[in-house]
Amino acid sequence: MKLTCPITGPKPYHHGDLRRALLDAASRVLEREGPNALSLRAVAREAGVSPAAPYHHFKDKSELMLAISEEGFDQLYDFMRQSADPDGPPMERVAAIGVAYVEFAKAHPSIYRVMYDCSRDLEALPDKAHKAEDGAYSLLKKAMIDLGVVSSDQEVDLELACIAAWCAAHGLAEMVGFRQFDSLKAKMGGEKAFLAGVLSHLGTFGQARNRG
Amino acid sequence: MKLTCPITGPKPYHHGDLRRALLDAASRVLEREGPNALSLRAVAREAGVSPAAPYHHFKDKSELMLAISEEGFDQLYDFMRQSADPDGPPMERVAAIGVAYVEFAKAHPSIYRVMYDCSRDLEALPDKAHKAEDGAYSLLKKAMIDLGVVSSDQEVDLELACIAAWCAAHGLAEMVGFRQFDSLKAKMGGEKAFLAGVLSHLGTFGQARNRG
DNA sequence: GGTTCGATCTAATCACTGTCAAGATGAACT
DNA sequence: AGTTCATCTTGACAGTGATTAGATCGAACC
Repeated sequence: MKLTCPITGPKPYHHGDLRRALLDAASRVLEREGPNALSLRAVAREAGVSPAAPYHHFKDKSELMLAISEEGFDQLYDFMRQSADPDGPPMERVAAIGVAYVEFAKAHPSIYRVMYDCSRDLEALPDKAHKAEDGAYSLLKKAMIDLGVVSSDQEVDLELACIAAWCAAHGLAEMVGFRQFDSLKAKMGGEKAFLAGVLSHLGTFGQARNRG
Repeated sequence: MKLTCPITGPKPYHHGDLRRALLDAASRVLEREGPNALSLRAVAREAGVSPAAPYHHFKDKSELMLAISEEGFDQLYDFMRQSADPDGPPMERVAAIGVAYVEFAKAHPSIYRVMYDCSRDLEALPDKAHKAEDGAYSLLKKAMIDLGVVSSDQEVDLELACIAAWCAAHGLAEMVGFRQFDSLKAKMGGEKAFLAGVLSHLGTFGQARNRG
């Protein structure tokens, strides 16, 4: 019979906790050299182990990426929660959540990219990553209910509103984080004004679709 | 002195037009095996040439991807133009453009992914890909002006509205194209209803931000 | 027509990657 | 003590992006 930790799995033997060390190493490689340089071997090198060592903790390269993605969503969730005062007006809360999302993507572009690359691979993440995402998603959902725009008993409508907000935030993250729009930002006097400006026009598309 | 075609560069010698053939081969590989399988060697194999042959037409792998991306944006532009009746009401036109965008992404997920992977690499595409994108972007811009929500003389405001629409469409493309939401779609009776539903809530986020 | 010249393609090679099988290590259990 | 077994290393394989030197073919020139 073996003593195993219910969280991290079997107790580490040689290395202190290689799984943890590998994830940290991956994070470092990502921040330093970008997502294109993220190879299993580079991660192993960074952690100071042999190229094959990671295979005892991750079945695949994609499983490593998935783990990074999960951690990323956890971090995102934390950041959102910190940013949104649960006692403040729901309007501000929804806004704060959205801004936090965009700022996270801008602050950690490489991790954000891994997160979305993973979530696009349909065959992977049956429910695993969705579970990690649920934290952030449920936070938004709650704020949306409190906002009162959609009645909480209309489950479908609520879901749609959350998806809309999420996809707006994702689109914004791509645009604000990875594109420059430097001249436009300068004209508007800063990125915050730019962001607010884009947000104010977000409804136009939807209105056109529904009236048209 | 040499006769060179101003469009395709120097006239092809051995192969009929290897550059063209390579792009077609790349497109085939993408559709068949997905973006992860897109290697220079695979493309060369598909085109029936040696692994080094592509390097006479593309400096890099990334330059090949960039060319694919450019073609993708051209295709997207064409599809948008076909979808939006220029004589119809501008409301419908904006909606049609947005829907066309989302449907293109869903119909050609691999190409769409390459398009956005390229446009995220900041160091690449100084103006080249933006030029190709301009076609699609200017189409939206024109429709937005005709929509009359923003006055055409307020250049900054117009730009913001276009960016907002573009980023909403991108977010939608990711959500509708790559995520499933199958149960939700079923509840709403089809994907079109789902899409319309999400769109109708798109403004909520922006309103919250501005009022909050 | 034959020659030359340069664009085009091939062959060979290098460093790197993901992945695997087989062996070495050493902590934990009897 | 000795055994067990997860952990890690070694060594290897195929496939990748990239570069080089050399073969080859086409078009222009005489």
